[in-house]
Amino acid sequence: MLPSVTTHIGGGAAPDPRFEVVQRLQALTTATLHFSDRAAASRGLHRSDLQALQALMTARAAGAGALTAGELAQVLTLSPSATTTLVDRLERAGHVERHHDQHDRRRVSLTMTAHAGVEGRAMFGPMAAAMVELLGQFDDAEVATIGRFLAGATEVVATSEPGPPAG
Amino acid sequence: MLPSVTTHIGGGAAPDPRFEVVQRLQALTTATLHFSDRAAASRGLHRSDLQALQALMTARAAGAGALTAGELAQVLTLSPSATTTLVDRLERAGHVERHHDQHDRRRVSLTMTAHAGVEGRAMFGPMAAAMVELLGQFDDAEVATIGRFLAGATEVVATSEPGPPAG
DNA sequence: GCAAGAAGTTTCGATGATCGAAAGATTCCA
DNA sequence: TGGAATCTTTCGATCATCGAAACTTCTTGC
Repeated sequence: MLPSVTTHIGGGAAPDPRFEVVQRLQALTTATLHFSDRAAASRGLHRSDLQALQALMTARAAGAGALTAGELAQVLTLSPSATTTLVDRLERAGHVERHHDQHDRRRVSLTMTAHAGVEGRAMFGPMAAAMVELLGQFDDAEVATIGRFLAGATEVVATSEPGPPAG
Repeated sequence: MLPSVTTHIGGGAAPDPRFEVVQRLQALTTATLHFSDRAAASRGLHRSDLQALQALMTARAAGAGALTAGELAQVLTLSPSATTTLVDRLERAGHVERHHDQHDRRRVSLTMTAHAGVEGRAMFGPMAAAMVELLGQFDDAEVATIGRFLAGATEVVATSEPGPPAG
């Protein structure tokens, strides 16, 4: 969902290579969105469910431990009630378990099941492997450059705000 | 929604730089998703609406002319009926216009309004500019490398299929 | 030409994800 | 100990999406 094209509609000249990169980024984003839709559909899940599982995986991988329902709601920018329903779905599907937090029993901490981990690897592993293989075509310095760019791009996207309505 | 983390949960050793790139890609995707949600929300639109407008912009920029309702449905992997509703929304908001195709009057071709173009630039222009600025920190060879990687990554994502259900 | 089928879009009824408000449960503080 | 604050869930409503059927227009075969 990157913009790119929006910025020079109708202006068809001078192919600025830096601008082309922005366009490629948009294409990648679109392709990724479609992939995740396919992955979700192959399991009868929704996009939000996949996002939730990813958030839980990321939190675990980061050593942050389990997320609470409220934290998950914040990450997904979803209302508390919608989050409850989402967790219900995932729990029913055997992907997550609810545990009442020991220290604060109002909180419900969410943990992925082993089953979810297996499914996650099955869904995304092949593509991740293909991506690593692609990166094998780049030498170490190039990989470093790519990594530096991706880090910067993430920063840009995370901190950019859409302009005000032109209305 | 890129996988990355899924592939080596629990294995905390050897930081393969190529694997780290896959993780960064995931982070970028997540950030992008959030950005587009913010952009949509700032206009009272849905994610699908933004996807639709992007598809129309891309088609126009590619010189492919206007999309038909059916083509849009295909691009968005949306049912025909859902697409009708979506186009209704966009038309009501003044973002698109329906025109009956001259050569095949069953077809409804969709064109963006000037208003939609202005809004699109307002939403995404600032971020695209920041992205081009970021790329200014890279020399021409590095930009070429980044472009080559993004093209390859898009190919990988577009052609990868999620593995079969594990369970 | 004309009728039968195909293609593109819309309408209709139903499902379900999401929301806001209020309730329930638990903790914190005075 | 009582009241406010925090976290989650329940409840009722809204709306995006879907599948099936209807409608319009084009194409094909006779």
